[in-house]
Amino acid sequence: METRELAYFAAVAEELHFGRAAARLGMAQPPLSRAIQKLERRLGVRLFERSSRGVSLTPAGEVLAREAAKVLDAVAAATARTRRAGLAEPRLVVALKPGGDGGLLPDVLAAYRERPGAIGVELALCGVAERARLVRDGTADVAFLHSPYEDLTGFDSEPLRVEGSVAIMTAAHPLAGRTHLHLADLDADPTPRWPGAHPEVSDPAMLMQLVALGRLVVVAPESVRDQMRRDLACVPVLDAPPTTVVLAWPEGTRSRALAEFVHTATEVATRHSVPAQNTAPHASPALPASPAPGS
Amino acid sequence: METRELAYFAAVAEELHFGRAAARLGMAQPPLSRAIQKLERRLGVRLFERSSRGVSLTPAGEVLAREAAKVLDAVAAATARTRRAGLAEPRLVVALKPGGDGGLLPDVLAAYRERPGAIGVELALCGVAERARLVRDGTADVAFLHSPYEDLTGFDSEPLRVEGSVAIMTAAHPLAGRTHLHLADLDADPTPRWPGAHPEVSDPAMLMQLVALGRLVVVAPESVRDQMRRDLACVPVLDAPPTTVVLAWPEGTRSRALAEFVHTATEVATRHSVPAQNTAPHASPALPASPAPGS
DNA sequence: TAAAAATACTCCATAGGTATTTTAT
DNA sequence: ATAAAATACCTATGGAGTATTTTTA
Repeated sequence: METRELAYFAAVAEELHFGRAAARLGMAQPPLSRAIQKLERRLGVRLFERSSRGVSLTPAGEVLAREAAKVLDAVAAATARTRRAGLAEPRLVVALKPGGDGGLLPDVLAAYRERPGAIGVELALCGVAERARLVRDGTADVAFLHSPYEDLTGFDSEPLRVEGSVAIMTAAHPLAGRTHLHLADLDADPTPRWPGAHPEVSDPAMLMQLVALGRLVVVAPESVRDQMRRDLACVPVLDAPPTTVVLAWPEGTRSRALAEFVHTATEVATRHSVPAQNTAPHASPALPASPAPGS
Repeated sequence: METRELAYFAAVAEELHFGRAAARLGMAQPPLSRAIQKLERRLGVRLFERSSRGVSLTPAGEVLAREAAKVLDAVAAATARTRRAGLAEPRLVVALKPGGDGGLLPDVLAAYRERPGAIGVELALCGVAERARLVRDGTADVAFLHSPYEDLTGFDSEPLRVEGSVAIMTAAHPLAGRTHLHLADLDADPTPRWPGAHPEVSDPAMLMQLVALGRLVVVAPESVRDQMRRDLACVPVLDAPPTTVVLAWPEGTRSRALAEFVHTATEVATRHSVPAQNTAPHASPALPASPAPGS
C-alpha cells in the first residue's frame, strides 16, 4: 500500500465525494476513482458504499481511515525528523503555548545551556491545539503539555510540576473577594474548563475578554496568574482537579540532547517545588545556582 | 515519501550493502541506488556514507531507519486490520503464549460468550516474542502480556492479575524442600529470568529440560505451576519482582467488541482474585455465574 | 586490482488526463 | 432529469532492467 494511495483514500474518506476529493488533491476524478478501486481490489475489501447521492464508508473503510491517518502522520514525522537530523548543527525544538511552561522555562533554558553537550534550543510558540501536533509530526522534539487536558497517547512524558486551579473572574464578581472557593460555588456561572474545552473561543485573549465582560468564569492552572490582565480577579479553587505541567516527547525517542534537556528540566522543577509552597508557588528564593561544570 | 522507497531504504539500512539489499528486494542494484539517491535529493539530506568497502548510516540515516520502521509497521497494520474488518463475520483475535493467561482465559471466554453482542473469538497461540508483534501488526486484536517483562509502548493495557514468582528446580535441588526463599538464595545457580531473557534457549520445553538436568533454576510467574512437569519442584521467591498479567491492545483502538472483551476479562479477574488467596491462586470456589442476561 | 556503487541507455508499466457512458435518485 | 461515479482510451512520466564506467581501499 503506497502512501499516495492512502492520501487519496484519506481525502475521499474526509470529503465523502470523489469529485471534491479529486479537486482537493489537484487531480481529475476518474484516476482517483480508479486508484480507490485498485486499493479495494488489492485489499479484497470494499471501502466505500457508493451511490449517485454521495459516498459513505464501510466498516472496513472506517478502520482504514484511522489507520491511514496514523500512517500519513508517521510519514510526515519521518520526513521532518530526518530533515532536522540532517542539519549541520542540530537544534532542539521545544513547543509551548505562551505561559504553558508553568514559569519553569527560563530557568530550564539557563540550566540546560550550562551543560557540556548542550545544543541550540529553539522555541516554537504556538496555540493550545498545535503543541502536541508539532511533536507528533516531527516539527518539534518536545513540548510542554498540560495533563490531563491533553492526550498523551504516543508520547512519553515527565511530570514537572503540579498546579492547583484558580477561577478567573471580573473584580466585580461576587466571589472575587473570597480567599478560596469550591467548584460548586461556580454552578451559577458558565465555566468552560481550561484550555479550550469550549467550542467557539480558542483564542485566550478573546476568552479573557469574555471573562472581563462578566460573561464567563474560567478555571485555569494557577501559573496563568502571572500573565493575567490586571483587571481580573483570581481565586483558588480547592476541589478542581490539579493540572500537571509535563514535558512530552515521542515514545521511544533516542536522542542524547533530548534526554539531557528533560533531565535538566526535572531537576529545575524539583528545585522550584521543594522550597516553594502550594499557596505561593512563585516565591522561589534565589537559590545559588548549582555548581557550573567547567568554567 | 512512498512506502516503496521506505522499504528500499530499510533494506539498505539493514544490509548496509546495496547489492545484497537489492537481491533481498528482488531487484537489480542500479535502480535501488537511484531510488535512494532520489530519496536523499528530495529530503535534502545524505542518508548513507558510501565507500567501496561498504556503506554506513549518517545520523540522519539513523533517524530515518527508526522512522521508516514505524511507517512500515503502520502500513502492515493498516492492511491487516482493514482486511480483518472487511470479513463477513468479524472475529476477535486474542494472542497468547501457552499458559500466558495466568489461568484466566477459560473463564474469560465463557463469560464473554454470554454477552449480548459477543462475536467469535479466535486464539492465536504463539511464542513469547510474537505476541506483541501480532497485535502491533494487526494480525491480532489483543494479547495477554507479562508486565514488566514486555514492552508496552504503543499499547493501552489493563492489568488482570498480579502474580508472585516461583523458582523452578529439580526435586533433588538442596532448596527444593523449602517453603519459600529469596533471590539471594539462588546466587549459586544460573537463573535466567523468565521469559526468555537468556539468549540461546527460547523454547520453554528446552528450558525445562535444562532445569530437570539441574543445569538451571528459573524464576517464573506462579501460574506456570499448573503446566509444569511433575518431576520439578517449585518454591515461592518472596522478593522477586511480581509479574502482572495484562491485556494489551493498540493505543486508541475503538472497537465495541474489544472493549467488551477487556471489560469481561477484568471482571473475571477480580472474581478470581477476591476470594482466592495469594498462596492458593487457583482454588477459586465455584461461584454462581453472574445472572445471565436474556435466557 | 577487485569489489561495489554510480552512470548511461532503453523499455514498459502505470499514473494521470480527456471524453463518454452508466447509475441511482 | 441530473449529479456523480465508472468506463474507455490515450499519453507520458518514471521505475526497473542490462551494460558499462567510476571510485576507493
